[in-house]
Amino acid sequence: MSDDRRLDVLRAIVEDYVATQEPVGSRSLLDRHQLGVSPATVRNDMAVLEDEGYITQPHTSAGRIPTDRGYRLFVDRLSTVKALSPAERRAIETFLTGAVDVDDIVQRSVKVLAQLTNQVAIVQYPSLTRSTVRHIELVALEGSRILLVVITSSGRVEQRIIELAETPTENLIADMRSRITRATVGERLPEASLRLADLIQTFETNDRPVVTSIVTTLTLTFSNERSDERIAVGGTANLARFGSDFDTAIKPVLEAMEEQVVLLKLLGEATSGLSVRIGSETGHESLASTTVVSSAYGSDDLALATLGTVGPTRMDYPATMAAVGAVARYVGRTLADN
Amino acid sequence: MSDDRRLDVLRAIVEDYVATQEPVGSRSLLDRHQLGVSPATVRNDMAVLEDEGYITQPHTSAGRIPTDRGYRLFVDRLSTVKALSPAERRAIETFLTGAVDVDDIVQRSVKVLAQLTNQVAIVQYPSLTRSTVRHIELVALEGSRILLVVITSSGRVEQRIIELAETPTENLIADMRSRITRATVGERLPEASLRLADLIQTFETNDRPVVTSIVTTLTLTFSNERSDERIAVGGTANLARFGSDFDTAIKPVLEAMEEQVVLLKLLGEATSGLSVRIGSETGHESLASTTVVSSAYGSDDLALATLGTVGPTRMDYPATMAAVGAVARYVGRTLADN
DNA sequence: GACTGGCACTTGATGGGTGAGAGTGCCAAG
DNA sequence: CTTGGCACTCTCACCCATCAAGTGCCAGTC
Repeated sequence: MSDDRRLDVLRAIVEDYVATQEPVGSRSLLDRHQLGVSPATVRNDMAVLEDEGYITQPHTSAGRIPTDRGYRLFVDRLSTVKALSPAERRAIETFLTGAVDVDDIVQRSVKVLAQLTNQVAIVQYPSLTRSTVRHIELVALEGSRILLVVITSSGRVEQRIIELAETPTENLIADMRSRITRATVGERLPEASLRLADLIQTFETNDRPVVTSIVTTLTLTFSNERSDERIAVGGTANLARFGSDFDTAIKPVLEAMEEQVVLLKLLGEATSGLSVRIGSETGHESLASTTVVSSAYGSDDLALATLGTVGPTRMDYPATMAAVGAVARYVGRTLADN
Repeated sequence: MSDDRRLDVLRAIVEDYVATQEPVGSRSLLDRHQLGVSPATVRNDMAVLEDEGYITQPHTSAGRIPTDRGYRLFVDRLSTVKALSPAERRAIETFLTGAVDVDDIVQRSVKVLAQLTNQVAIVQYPSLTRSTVRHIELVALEGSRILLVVITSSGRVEQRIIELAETPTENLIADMRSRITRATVGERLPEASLRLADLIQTFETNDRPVVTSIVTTLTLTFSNERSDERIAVGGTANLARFGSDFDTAIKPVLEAMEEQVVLLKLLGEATSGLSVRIGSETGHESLASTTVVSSAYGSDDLALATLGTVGPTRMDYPATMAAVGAVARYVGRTLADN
């Protein structure tokens, strides 16, 4: 019984602190929430919550603020998912439907996510490794150069220009094109790479150097880490809300935003559902007062990549989670239509 | 004579203020620079400089700070270009030579420029409109889809997939390919667009719908504003050096960084040489305490695009200008080799 | 046993007062 | 034209007293 009320108190503290950004005391808490008890009782509850590590005091005679653990409990058990307003839904929808290609979709979703949440938004480009090969093209350019084009199921088009030692015949090119197509189209990229390795042996010894050179480039393209790791970032101006201390609150985030590797780890191994990593849970000391909300997106059963927001631990969790989830759904749908 | 010394005083003020970030008074100025005169004399000079609008006082009994006008004079007449150290040169060179394609070059130069200057670096992707058409390819995909590939002299590869109403014959595709190639290869993009417009009439009436559809897409690609306007930004963590006041010093810059249109205007109509826009000269009220140093880059006679840095007006002008100039040169050279 | 009112105590924030330090402007003399 | 001297003006850091908000705890009440 009293246990229930203690949780109510914790919820109230989180909500108030998020709203006011100031430590909340027993009295001011009762001004905003009618719990039907006296300040003294609330104080007792607070003492217990502090013992259990859910809240803490900046200094002896101040109100309480939630700890990471407190936010965690709030997210897991105390918050009800806040539905987006119809206006917000419409905003996402209209904003995304205007997109002309994959890059455009990603850039637009970063923008809409940043605006919706008032936080820093990051969106990973649809991953190549999880999508399949849709089309492969070889085109002879002037000299002994060859243009290689790969189109994947996610709609991404990758191209490479290969400088060959010798100029291949038209026939050889056509031959390579059809055999490579047969071996790879429809396959996931990692599998396609495997198939390619076997392919070289099936060509005449004479042709091997050219084939090898092309297959190597193709394999590189398939396992290309650079395009696989591309990430779009937006809403950095919202960093203003993170706090006033530049060096501890803002600079670390800006630095992280420039390090793709860090960003990818942050977006991380989000499963199908929504992932929330609060403060120390991010695994980065410098992001101690930062929360990452992320979600995988994709079509139906296939997770393509991840998107999310980075904000202060003191954020509006229900709203942020709703926004991230909604954008992930819409992006997945839009990509599928594409 | 005394006019010369007054300029020396101004130079000393700029240098000291840039180094210490604090208003510089007559005494502390003489501690660092031996001008061979007394503080009182310096004070008189300062009074004159202030009358002429080159320096100003934050408050009555404080030292002087350079005004935008003061910096301008310093840049125009008082600063000697600081040569980069051999180590810095090597850094640029090794960093850029590892690049594999145009996108990579741009991303690397942003990084190197940001590190070199400790400021925010921005690099515009090589412009399509100023480069020429090098190769055009049409490839039939499954169904009635066609892959269109354009390669420009700057090394950029653009591709579009076109969904046609009807499936064109192999012959028609080959025909279109050769005629389009003849009409456009070697031309600047705007001229190529003009040539295309005339081309449609030369095809059979039956083929017109297909041809029109392809030519339209091609024209769109040529005048594509999106890829034309792409910009890479880096070193935002260096914003820490801009000042302590987030709202007036940092937020405006972050906001500008997200608005491509603003960025492009800032990089602006830099001619072949180095352009320095100080404070109000940027034309943006919110960037009043910000200086943009930019330079066009390109191969030989052809300016391809612009790059530069954004920093506080209180910056080390000689070093920044040297770095921007050097990176621009190296990038131009690297692109030309490509 | 749980809740409440009351009370003493702690602590950061606020505002006025003061002295030191840095700097200026100006004047009269060299 | 330059210089030394001097009176004057600010800001900044510091101290101190006061205030408001909040806590913890205890004794009393339902």
